[in-house]
Amino acid sequence: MNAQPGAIKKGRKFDQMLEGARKVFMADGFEGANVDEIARVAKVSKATIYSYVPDKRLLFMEVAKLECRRQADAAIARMQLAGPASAVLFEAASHMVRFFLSDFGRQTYRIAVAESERFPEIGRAFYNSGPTIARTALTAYLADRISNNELVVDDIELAADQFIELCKASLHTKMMMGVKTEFTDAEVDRVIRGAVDTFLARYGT
Amino acid sequence: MNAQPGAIKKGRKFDQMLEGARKVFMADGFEGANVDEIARVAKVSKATIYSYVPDKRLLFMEVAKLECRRQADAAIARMQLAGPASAVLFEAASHMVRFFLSDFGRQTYRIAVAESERFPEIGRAFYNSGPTIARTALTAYLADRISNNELVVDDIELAADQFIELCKASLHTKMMMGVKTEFTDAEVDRVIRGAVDTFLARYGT
DNA sequence: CAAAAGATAAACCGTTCAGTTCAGTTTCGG
DNA sequence: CCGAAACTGAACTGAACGGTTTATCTTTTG
Repeated sequence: MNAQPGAIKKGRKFDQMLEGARKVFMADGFEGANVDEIARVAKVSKATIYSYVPDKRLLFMEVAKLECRRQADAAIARMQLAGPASAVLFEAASHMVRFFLSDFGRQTYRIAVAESERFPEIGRAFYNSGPTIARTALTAYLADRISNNELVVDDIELAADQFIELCKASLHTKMMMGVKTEFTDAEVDRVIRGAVDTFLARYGT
Repeated sequence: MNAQPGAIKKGRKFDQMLEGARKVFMADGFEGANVDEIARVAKVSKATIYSYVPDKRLLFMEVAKLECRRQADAAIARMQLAGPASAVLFEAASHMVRFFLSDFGRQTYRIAVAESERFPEIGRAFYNSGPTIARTALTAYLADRISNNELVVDDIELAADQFIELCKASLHTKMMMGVKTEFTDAEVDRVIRGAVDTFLARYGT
């Protein structure tokens, strides 16, 4: 069936192991995670893990790949970009902000940043199934609105990146550095509106 | 002299130790750093380190505090914000972008994000002597320009945060996730100009 | 049912590493 | 120049952890 050179052999409890590994890696990061704990959480023996996967690093890669796919799928499913700019941008900003304020978004970002020096592939994979997806979708939408003369944009890629970045203002860094971990709806709303307003002030007609 | 409950005893080679520890922690992060290596790099014996500091965690905190002070001092020294908005913002954006693209800025951010869950104090300390300093200086400048009627800003704190965030567009995330580690002057310039233009489109008169 | 394949628990190995100990050397104020 | 305090280096301890092995049990399937 699957005679990869990567040497990942599947088995009855493969998914069960991955799910346990996902939980533990997400909670503790790569170094912090302990294989015995993964085995415990996954309710799978350590020997089984090592019969599926040659080492901890590859297990981590496997989890990360799966996670990236999930993330990308979810992102695509939820992006329904059509209609007037202000409403659509507001909607898009809401999604993005809620995502990176979520436990999952936070942990994903933390791991990507922390481990990308040790595992460059990980960083790239996360980037390509997170920011890239958002940017691509946004770029496509902007191109559409430009041809409708609703927007005027010289550098469309930069504009998309700016919008994404505007959505982080005041929130993202504070959260990632543990200065503040909870935000009220009002605080979030302020940032979302601010992002849309600033973006449209520059690129709206 | 110094009978802190934190139990940091100074001595002849205290600074020498801190300098070595700084190098190693910056290069390898908290977990990755090895006390024997710190001793080697600092040219100080491990026993001396443990006579100054009760454990690795406190040593890390000490280094981080020092680093934050340095960073803050440097930031304040270099912020000479006066004059017309477009020029000053361009200058400020240049400084910020070069900072977080620098080796030092990159490592600092990585450590702050990676360790702030384990050591909340670290994250806050970094935040208060990095982003906060920039935001405060920027806020003061904006307030000045608002009273000159050169800018119109409803939410001045948000505006400052937006400007900072705009400076990261297209660069920061790519860099932190290892997608791209070097940028040409042209690429950097594009982002800086974009940040200033977008900011002024929204808040300029 | 019987054999093969898969899974398990637990002990085990080798290494890494924070932190300790101590006998000996260097430094420096008085 | 003496003696106390600071520093050294090297060996040691104990715990954590990645990975292996083995003997045994369970599930699948022909």
